[in-house]
Amino acid sequence: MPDKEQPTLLVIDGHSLAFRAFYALPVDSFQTRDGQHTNAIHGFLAMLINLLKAEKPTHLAVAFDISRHSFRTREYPDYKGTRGETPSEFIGQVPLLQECLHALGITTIEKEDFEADDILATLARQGVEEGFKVYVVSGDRDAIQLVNDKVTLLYPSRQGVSDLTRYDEAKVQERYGIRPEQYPDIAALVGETSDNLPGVPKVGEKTAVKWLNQFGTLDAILEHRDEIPGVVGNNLREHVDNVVRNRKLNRLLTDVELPVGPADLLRAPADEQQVRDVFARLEFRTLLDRVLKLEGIAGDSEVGQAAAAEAAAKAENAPVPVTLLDEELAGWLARHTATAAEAAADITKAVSVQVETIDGYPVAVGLATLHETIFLPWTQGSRDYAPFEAWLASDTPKTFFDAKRQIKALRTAGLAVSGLAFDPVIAAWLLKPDSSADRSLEKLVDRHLLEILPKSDPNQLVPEDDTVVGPAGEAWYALRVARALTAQLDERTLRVLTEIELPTLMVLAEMELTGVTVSHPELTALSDELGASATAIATEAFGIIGREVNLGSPKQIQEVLFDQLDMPKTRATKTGYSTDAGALADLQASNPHPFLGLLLAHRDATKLRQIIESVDKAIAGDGRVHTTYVQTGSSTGRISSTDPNLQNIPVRTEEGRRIRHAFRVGEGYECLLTADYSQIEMRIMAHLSGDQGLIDAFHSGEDLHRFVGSRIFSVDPADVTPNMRTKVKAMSYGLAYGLSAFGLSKQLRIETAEAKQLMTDYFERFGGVRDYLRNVVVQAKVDGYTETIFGRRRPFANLNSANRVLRDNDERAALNAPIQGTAADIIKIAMIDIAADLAAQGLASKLLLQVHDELVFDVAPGEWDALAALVTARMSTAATLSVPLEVQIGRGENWNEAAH
DNA sequence: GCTAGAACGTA
DNA sequence: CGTACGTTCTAGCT
Repeated sequence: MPDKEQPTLLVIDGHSLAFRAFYALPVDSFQTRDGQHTNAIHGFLAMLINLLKAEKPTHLAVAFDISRHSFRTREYPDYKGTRGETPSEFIGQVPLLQECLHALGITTIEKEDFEADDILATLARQGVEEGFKVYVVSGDRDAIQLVNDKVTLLYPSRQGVSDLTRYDEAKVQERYGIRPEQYPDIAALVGETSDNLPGVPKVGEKTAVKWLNQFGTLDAILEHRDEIPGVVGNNLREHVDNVVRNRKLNRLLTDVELPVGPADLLRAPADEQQVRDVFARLEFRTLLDRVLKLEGIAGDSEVGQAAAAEAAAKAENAPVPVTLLDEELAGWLARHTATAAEAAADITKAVSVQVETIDGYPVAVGLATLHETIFLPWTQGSRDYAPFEAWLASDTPKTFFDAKRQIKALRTAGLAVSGLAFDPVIAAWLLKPDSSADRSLEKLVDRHLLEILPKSDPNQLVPEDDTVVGPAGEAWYALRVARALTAQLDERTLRVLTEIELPTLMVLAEMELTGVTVSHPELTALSDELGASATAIATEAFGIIGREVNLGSPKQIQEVLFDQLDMPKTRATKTGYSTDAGALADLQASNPHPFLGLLLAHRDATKLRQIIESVDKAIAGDGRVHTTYVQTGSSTGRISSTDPNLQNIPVRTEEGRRIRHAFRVGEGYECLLTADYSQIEMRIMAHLSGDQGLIDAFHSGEDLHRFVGSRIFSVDPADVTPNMRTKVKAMSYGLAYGLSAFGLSKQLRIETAEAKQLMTDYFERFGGVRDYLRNVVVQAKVDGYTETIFGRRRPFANLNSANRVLRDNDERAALNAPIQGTAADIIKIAMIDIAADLAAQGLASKLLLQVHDELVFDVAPGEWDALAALVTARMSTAATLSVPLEVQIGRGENWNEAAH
């Protein structure tokens, strides 16, 4: 209930929050039948409802900018000048949002010549004076200056709209190390790119805070600017004008004349009919019920029974979990056995399972349908879990959030899982394949349900007295996230999910549990040897330069090379000049010096040692290394490997291959088998481009680069020199990466003109490849995404960007995505087929590793012939292309020998 | 203890 | 000024 003692005023920057919502929610998923986009409105209203529930303000207003022009642009015409065109899908949503707000009885305020934040600042000041507790909601950091003991800023997190961080004085102090009113001083020094307000070069938050704490105020800093040493001091002296201007512009006005004051903003009841009208037009069925419920009006049949149920479920917390054991559990499970087809049509027909684990071992299980949640304590051995075990192992459809982790935990406890029908994490990744995105349940609940997963975090909006959900509640949220995601999946993406990703997930779980045998003594010996070698190299290098430096510090190396030895400057990096292997090789060519060779040798030795150590540390009690494959770890469809990364074990140098020697056949197995695709990406390019020359190359039986070289240089294949072959090879591989003539010349150490000529000659002979690559980009610009031959999509945001760097980057990535992604699809299909064959034929051999185009197996005694045949067959038929998929098989006692 | 940047291993 | 990754180290901050 509203606090009668102290009224609460909530003021919102409508424009900035709607804009955040616009980017947080997929624009395509929020459209009315007649094509009106509604994502910004929907996101804003969902956030508003959460806010009203959580903060229960007595007074409320939403401020808007009238235009992009204000007194600030008059004073500084370039203010916010870097901002691009406002997306057309956004513009039309603002008036509709205002209409919604008016229907809800909420006052909106705008004032010519001022920005929304000035209105907020004015209302906040007045509110405090009139005894209100004030909440300011803004996505503009400048609003931090408004915070004091009566004013709290709610600031949206990077992703999502509903997730607001609460900035009170203490939080500002904690985050920035300053008092709120000092924030504009910091911002003035640092500058604000998005407002086109450059600050002092090289001065970031840290430096600005340091100065401020040193001198007390911005004025004092400027007064004492002559005492500040170093580059930053110079920069400050040269850019005082910027600072003064920034400080002037970022001061929010607290005395704007407004038509209303805080007291006029008392929350008025919504006009139910108006709300119904506008929400109906915007097709907000579930939001309508949430709003009506908030207003104390019951939802009714007008919104339809299904939507009402959905809305009820949305508005409610998770059903209270029921603890079931033994017969009760068996009975419940017996009632929850939908068919796979039913779950495919409606994922909420599947049961959502959430295994809570500690150290990878299950401690409790939560089960959920839309209307029930079950809690199942897991205590090994003391209960009869047979019905649960049978249910898990049956084909009854289930959805797991981050299924691989859970399935592994269950397997560790002796439970097999089948019937995997969905995983929201994988689905979310397929829809938005960013390798680094946060796909925690919390994030997905925010993003796809526009709700906040209850948890006890003081920085969240939801008060601490809200229930913290356990595995049963998480299963319930996960099920509803699953439903939201299925609505967004197009048919092809859904097929990638069910036919490639989910089966692959099961295979990966098995591979991780199996692990690969690695010899600890061998690694230790190698590590010691390399350590001794590194020490000797370092000693010699120190002798040459006459002092000891940290050879692992690029900064210190720069001092040695460019100050002490006076070598010519290399390629510039953000922090100085490059000392990478390429740069050192260039220096070695122009300014031969023994230190350079020693440095490179030292880098080699220490790098190998790092890798050895990381693998060695990971050897488990069973003598095997169990990596974790991250199925959502790339944007193209590839799998990544962590902890340790077994996909970057050295192979190119002799020393490196000694590490592979330590990866050996497991105890009880006969040998290792490696199988790798030969030139799979070039073959895919031949297929996708339909270039007859390249297709012929793969049918000719001739070495690819020799064949291509003979065409380009117009000589017999037998007369292609090693030099010619090297060039052709670099060119071929570079093609799929969007290589430029400059890059090619750099790599081959030839003139740019020669590289250009090479490319011209190449495309002359293989024009289909050029046309294809060009078309991929054109098509991606039209569609906004690329697609593999199996339908895996990768969206691109910047293909039409005015920013050339961003655009070129996306163009190269778009060029590569279908090729790398199709290769990833193919090997995944092969893995699935191989695993199925192994099971069907009752073979005991095990798939251990996947390294993008290579698979490694432990071969059980007597199974070599069967396995080699099966693997070759499955890999070469995983896709039908216009060129054959060639597979090379190797056998050995260790990974290195098996590679031949 | 955290983060950014540089460097470098793989396909 | 070549795609996709993960790890480790330093340096500079706390």
